[in-house]
Amino acid sequence: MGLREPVILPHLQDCGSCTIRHRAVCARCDSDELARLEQMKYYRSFEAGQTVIWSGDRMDFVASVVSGIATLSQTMEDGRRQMVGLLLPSDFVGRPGRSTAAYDVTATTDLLMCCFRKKPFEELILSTPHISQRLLEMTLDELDAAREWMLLLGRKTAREKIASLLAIIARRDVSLNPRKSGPIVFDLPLTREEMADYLGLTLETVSRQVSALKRDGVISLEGKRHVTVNDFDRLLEVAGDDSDGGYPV
Amino acid sequence: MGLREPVILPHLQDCGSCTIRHRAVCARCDSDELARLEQMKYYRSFEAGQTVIWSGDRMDFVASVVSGIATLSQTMEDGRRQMVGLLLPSDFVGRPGRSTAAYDVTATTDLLMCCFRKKPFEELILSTPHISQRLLEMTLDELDAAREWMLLLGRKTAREKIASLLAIIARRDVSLNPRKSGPIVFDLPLTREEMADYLGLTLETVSRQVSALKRDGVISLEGKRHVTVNDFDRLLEVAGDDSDGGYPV
DNA sequence: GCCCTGCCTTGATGCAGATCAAATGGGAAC
DNA sequence: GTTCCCATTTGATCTGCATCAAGGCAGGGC
Repeated sequence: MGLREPVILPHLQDCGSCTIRHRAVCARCDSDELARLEQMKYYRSFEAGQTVIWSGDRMDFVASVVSGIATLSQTMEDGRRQMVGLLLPSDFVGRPGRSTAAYDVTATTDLLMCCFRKKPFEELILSTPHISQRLLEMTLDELDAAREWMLLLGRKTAREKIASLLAIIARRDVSLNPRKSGPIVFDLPLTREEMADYLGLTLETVSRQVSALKRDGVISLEGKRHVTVNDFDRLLEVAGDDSDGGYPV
Repeated sequence: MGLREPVILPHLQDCGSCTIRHRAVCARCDSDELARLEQMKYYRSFEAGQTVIWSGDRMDFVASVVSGIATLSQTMEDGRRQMVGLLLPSDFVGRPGRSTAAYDVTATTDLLMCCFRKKPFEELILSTPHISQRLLEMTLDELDAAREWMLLLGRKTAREKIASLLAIIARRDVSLNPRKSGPIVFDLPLTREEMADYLGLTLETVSRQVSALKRDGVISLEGKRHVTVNDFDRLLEVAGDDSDGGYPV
């Protein structure tokens, strides 16, 4: 036993996930294990708006996002909805040891996922410690993100919430496409309603606060989705974040 | 290699944690590993109200709660506070691979913790796969709890929030001290202000809504802390929970 | 007994954000 | 081009909770 040479799993090479944000199932495995993982993987694609799985449905796979964006959400009987997670490329979904989905998973954009049937994946975990160590690391990151979000949902004003969301998207965008300097520019991957469901607001309030940030010169808008962050520090300030306290996703 | 006989770790026998809610670091280890864990453990106790560690402080240990209750919270510069977690006996705190605390940890009641220095614990994890598998399971539970709480913070009314909190405490109480039937009775382990910080409310609103639930006959109060849940189903209904959708802590 | 201190309740008022409603604008189909 | 469809914006009003402000009450020290 002992540690082996670090190897990038083949599905990650194929998918390009591991390089993106170092969050995928990137373990140190021997070639047998690599081969087993490789054999059990398969792809599923979804169109924007499609539901991947409903909360409570039988879920016999785990998966990582290859491209596109998916959301995790919960809905109350009367229709109130709260998004509880955003799945970006390389993010993992599904829980070893649980047979039904705990949340609605929805494709926000066109989505490609790399799936593994749950049973053999669980067996692989048992015999391959690095995978569960990697999964633990990822899950702890998600937990931090969820707790950061609890502060936002429980204590921030609408204006702060919007600024926080924009800051997160901007920060992620910068880390994906590093720029030397100048304003950060990106397209919002979410509708106003999706933003509202994420932030615990109504879509009208989201719209108003986005307009207010624009009016105040913190951001500029071209159309409804194309955002320019004129001054990132100012945005962080409005967000009420501790200086530079990075949101860990 | 392969699986070994299941063994309860000695610190868990000592602490009684593992039996309480099956959430401690209860792995299948061989006797060498048991001995190593046993050697590195030590205890720390705190009085009610004391701070265990501040967010940002160096944290060179991980720990599990033996007895008492601790809270995890985040605070904004201007003093707004949000509790992001409740640590009950057998809950684990600390993160392998991170050197500073991410949250304020505070003893709500008198508290006894069973600690392990982080460095040797991390080494043990590397060589003992069952531990990280167990930690993964626990972390996934915590993540589910955090997401459940996001729905509460983002979308529930004050009345629903209070009922949800009472339902969680009542449910935990029942699982600790199973009763044949009749009303559920317990003492609130939190002040009104702590409840408010957990629920994203003010203490005045908490007080008013508790009084309202009492007035409506959903609960009875004796003094300020001693609660009787007259009708648990009614409480769940007020909480807006899907019928019996258990909060996974 | 006294007072003091912490925790809690209750009341009055104000406001941020929800709700209800209507108008605008841009893209796709034709 | 025109029309339709939706996402979005904007306006008017309402309301749940925060805020500000007084008490009430139980426990501990003296």
